[in-house]
Amino acid sequence: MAAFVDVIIPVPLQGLFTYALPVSLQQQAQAGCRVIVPFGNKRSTTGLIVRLHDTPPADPDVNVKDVMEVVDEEPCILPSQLSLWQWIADYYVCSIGEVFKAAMPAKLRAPSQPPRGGALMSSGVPTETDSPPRGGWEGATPTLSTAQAAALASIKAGWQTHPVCLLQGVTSSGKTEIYIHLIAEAIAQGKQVLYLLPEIVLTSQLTDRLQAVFGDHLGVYHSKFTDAQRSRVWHRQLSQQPFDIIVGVRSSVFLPFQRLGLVIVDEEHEVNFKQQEPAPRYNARNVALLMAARAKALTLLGTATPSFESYYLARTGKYALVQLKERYGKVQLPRIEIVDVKEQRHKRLMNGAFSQRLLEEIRAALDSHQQVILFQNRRGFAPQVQCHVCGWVPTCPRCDVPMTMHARSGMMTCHYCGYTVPVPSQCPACENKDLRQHGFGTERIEDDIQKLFPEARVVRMDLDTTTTRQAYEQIIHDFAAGQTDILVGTQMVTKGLDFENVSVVGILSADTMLNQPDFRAFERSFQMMSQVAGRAGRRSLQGTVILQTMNPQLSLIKQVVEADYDAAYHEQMLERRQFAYPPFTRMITVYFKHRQLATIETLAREATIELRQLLGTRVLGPDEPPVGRVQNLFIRRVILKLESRLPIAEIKKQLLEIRRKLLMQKQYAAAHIYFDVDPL
DNA sequence: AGCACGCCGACT
DNA sequence: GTCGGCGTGCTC
Repeated sequence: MAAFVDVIIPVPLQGLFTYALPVSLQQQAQAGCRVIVPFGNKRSTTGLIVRLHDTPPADPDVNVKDVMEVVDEEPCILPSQLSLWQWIADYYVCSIGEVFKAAMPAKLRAPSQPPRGGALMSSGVPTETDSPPRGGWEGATPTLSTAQAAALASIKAGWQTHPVCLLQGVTSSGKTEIYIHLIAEAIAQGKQVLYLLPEIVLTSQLTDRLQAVFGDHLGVYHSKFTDAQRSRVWHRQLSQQPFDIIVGVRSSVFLPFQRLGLVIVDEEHEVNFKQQEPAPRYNARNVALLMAARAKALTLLGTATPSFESYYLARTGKYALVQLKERYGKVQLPRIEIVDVKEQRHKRLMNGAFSQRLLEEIRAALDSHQQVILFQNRRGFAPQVQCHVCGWVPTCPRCDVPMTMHARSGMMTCHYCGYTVPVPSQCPACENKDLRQHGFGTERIEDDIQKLFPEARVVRMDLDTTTTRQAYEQIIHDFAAGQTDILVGTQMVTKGLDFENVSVVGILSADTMLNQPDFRAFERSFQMMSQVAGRAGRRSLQGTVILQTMNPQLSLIKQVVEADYDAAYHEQMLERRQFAYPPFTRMITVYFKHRQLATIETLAREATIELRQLLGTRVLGPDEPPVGRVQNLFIRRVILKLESRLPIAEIKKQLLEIRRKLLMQKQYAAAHIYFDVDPL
């Protein structure tokens, strides 16, 4: 009988915590069971048992406390999940407690009244009548076109030699139908399927379609679901009748899978798969790949515009590669027309953010009852306000950024921390009333286009108009149903949505994307422009894209126009190789944050010296990120570029050691230091 | 990350 | 005289 248990506690501290197991609980305790324990000043915290043993902690200073209660009769996670958590903590250099926090629905982590004998295995089994009929499902799988059938066959052939297949299918080529066939086959073989999608693409349009085929076999896991709903899916996955397919967002990689056989990552290039804040800063695509490898499951990565990393792995033989170049129903790819904004502005032909060509195309589309999408990658009305007399610019008091003016709410908002104040009526510096708005956000585009086409039904889709999932679905629904003529939006309008009747897409400014100070700006711009362009085109008619830019000479623009993914890829790979960027190296960004500017500067400098001792010239920086202060914390960062041949796991351990030593110093005790592995 | 303990300012 | 600001110290 084990006297001690090692427990995961949901805090950002390295390591596990050892508790004594009272004799009365020894019967019930198992690895994977939740426990209630005292921790720090808190009378009780929910932790999770990792192992049972008989060895008291080596450190004589630790005051071993007793487990108060074992919550579960049976483990509430599978051994495979526990080892995945450990892998994530090690790989992304965070604590396993942080992984625990991200992985489990909060309700499971904090049982409101610890249920008496309420084990998940028993309480989780549906009586949550709704157990799925085995063997068959409601709908038929869709009929595939010749091109789709060929792609399906190639994917299966690819899997003969490679467990991972990258499917590059142009927009509207009908990848979903292919997925449905693969899912059906996996289920028929008694396997479970994880179908991973970026949040924004997981609409009821899609789930309805899947539900029509798979009915009760399908579970949906969405971050906008309530905690109770997510807990229910978790329970169900542990039960004897788990869902055969989970369609879900990033965090669904944390669900229990008992017999995973297939993983589909749709829109695999999406940056949204990477969690930015808080830790664990994991990439769900990569975690899914690892899960699949461990479960000996097959993986399909699907997208029209593969991430350059994935494409590199496919081209170098790590993944099978299947390309689907034909759009479903033989719809033609859109014709892309460049507008030189600088030249047009010089000739005084720009009407605000709109060129004459774009306005002509919108007019023509409206006249023939077709729809228009306008893409502008900035929300709000104007990204900057400035006093025309003294040059004063309203900036966020907590972050080093100008605040964006939102006309609807009459507020200035910081897009980094959410700080909001009313739009000033006069300049606080010189009391002048001549405050001018610079630049165009989606609100302003919406207003201006409405003025130019008063009869058109204009709707805006951005973070501000889609605060609820319902609002988002409504906008999509109305546009799909033809109740909206012009859809104005941010990146949201570029994501995997297929609309039948869109003949014109306007990219109002390619330049905001191109000018990001980031080695991935080129890749992201290509992806975003190609994706939004792909929204144009309908059955019998070729769509038109008007691409407005101040840099029409860039090779990237030509590559977008010609839909030449390979050219963009090869050009960028030359640069990545030359400057030792991924996929030729692995990157880790180290962040330093502190309230005081002087402290952060010395800390970053001192840390860099330490890091150079370990890694030499692979250490870049320290530098100030584009936004050097957020929420009153000054930020510095250091970038590590590591060749893949280096012992990266060992280096990560030493990074933790360097952090530990720095934070031990009194002057840095209040600093935050964290790592972003494989940053996007 | 929480959370408590602890030592200095403007409120009843 | 006290509520409360956030520095700092600790968590099996």
